[in-house]
Amino acid sequence: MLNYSTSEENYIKAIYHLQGTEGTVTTNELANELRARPASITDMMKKLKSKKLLHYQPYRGFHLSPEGKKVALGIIRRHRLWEFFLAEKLKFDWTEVHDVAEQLEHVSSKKLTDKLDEFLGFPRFDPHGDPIPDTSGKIESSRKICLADLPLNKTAVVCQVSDQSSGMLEMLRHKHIGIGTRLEVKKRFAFDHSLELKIRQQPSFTISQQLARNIFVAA
Amino acid sequence: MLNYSTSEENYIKAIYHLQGTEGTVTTNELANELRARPASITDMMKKLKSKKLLHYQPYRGFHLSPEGKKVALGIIRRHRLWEFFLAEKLKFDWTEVHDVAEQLEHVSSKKLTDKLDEFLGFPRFDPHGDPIPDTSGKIESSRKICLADLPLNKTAVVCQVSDQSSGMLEMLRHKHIGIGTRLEVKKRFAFDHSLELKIRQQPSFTISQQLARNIFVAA
DNA sequence: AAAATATTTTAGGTTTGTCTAAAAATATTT
DNA sequence: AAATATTTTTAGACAAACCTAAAATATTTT
Repeated sequence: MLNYSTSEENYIKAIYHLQGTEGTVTTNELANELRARPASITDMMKKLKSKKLLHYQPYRGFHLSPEGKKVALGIIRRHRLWEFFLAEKLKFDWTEVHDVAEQLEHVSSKKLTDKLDEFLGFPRFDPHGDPIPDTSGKIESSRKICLADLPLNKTAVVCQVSDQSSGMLEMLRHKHIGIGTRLEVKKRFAFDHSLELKIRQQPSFTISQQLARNIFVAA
Repeated sequence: MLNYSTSEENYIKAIYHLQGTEGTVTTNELANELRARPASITDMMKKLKSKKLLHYQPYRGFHLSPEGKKVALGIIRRHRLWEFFLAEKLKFDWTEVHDVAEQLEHVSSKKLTDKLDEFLGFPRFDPHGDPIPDTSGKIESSRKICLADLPLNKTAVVCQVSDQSSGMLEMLRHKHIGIGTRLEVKKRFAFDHSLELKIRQQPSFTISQQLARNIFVAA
């Protein structure tokens, strides 16, 4: 496996996240994600195409090649292992591991990554509930669902929070919802689609549909 | 404390190591250390001077300012903490921690560094026996001496190996000398300045002056 | 102290990754 | 389907960090 620059890695990672299962990504989408200008995206797409990491036809968008996906999964593996390390070993709050992991993920040493994995006990999910790819790039397809879609009275565990704005995090803290919180939906109000939740023995309370749409649970 | 690029940090660190206590470093010395051309050194010296990290008069050499030294000690702190982490927690051999630490040291997050320090139990020396600066940049002046200068029959512990070429490391392995090895000098031969060493109860053996000059011990 | 040698700096060029502004291609509206 | 709007690409520039070759300065030798 060759080595790629920090910039190249950031582009690859962003495309991976944007393209989903089988989608194609556009120049503007990626420019927006990376907070760069469209012209910069085009430049980099030409380079990554020449390295055979993605398929790209001018004006037609792009998506990762199998090789590009492998590279992306390597980056994501490092990112999530470091996030786990920061939260588990260094006692960072799970809301603040992301930025540091963003830097650590670019340290390229297969031996480091694999030894870190071993040291951490081969964790399968990072502190946000996202699955960690293994050495070969295999990733667990977590059957996580959106809290908004959880059937009534079915207990589930919060495993991911997609919006990580400070407003969102403040709200979660206030409601005592975090990764790992076990809860169930007691009622759905047709009027505004808000949900009544229950956490353990505590009195139930209501959250908005907007909030529920950003919380994911493992059933 | 501002942030510096990886390149800038590498220059600062190299100057710190070359200048010793109060010396001045020349363009060629630094070019040789960093395996770069002299013209590149001059470019960077102008930049670092404009950032007030060093004193520099054209043709007269340069040395770090107090601010530059503080930056250097920060880098060295990170480098040595990561080396300790790699050896102690991830079970890297102490001969192979350097290159990976060289990458990790450039991850700039005060919180990460200080939490790592705490996690490791505030270690005072890295796996090569070099002292680790504390948060404020204070560094323990280890009273280490060269094995070539150790008085006869005085027990000491190997704490540093300055030449880390593979030839050197192979030789150390063969002679069963490593960081932490307790030994004493039984005899000095005037003819070639070779030393007769004794490790614990084992039969004594001889090493060359050249080798002894690259081994440091804490008395 | 003048000549010869060695070191250091300057001048100008390259690559990577970014940018702006203009041109080209595509998509949408009327 | 023509006009308009949007998206994407091209062209050309810039900063960082490196390079080579030539010029300037310092040091050493004779």
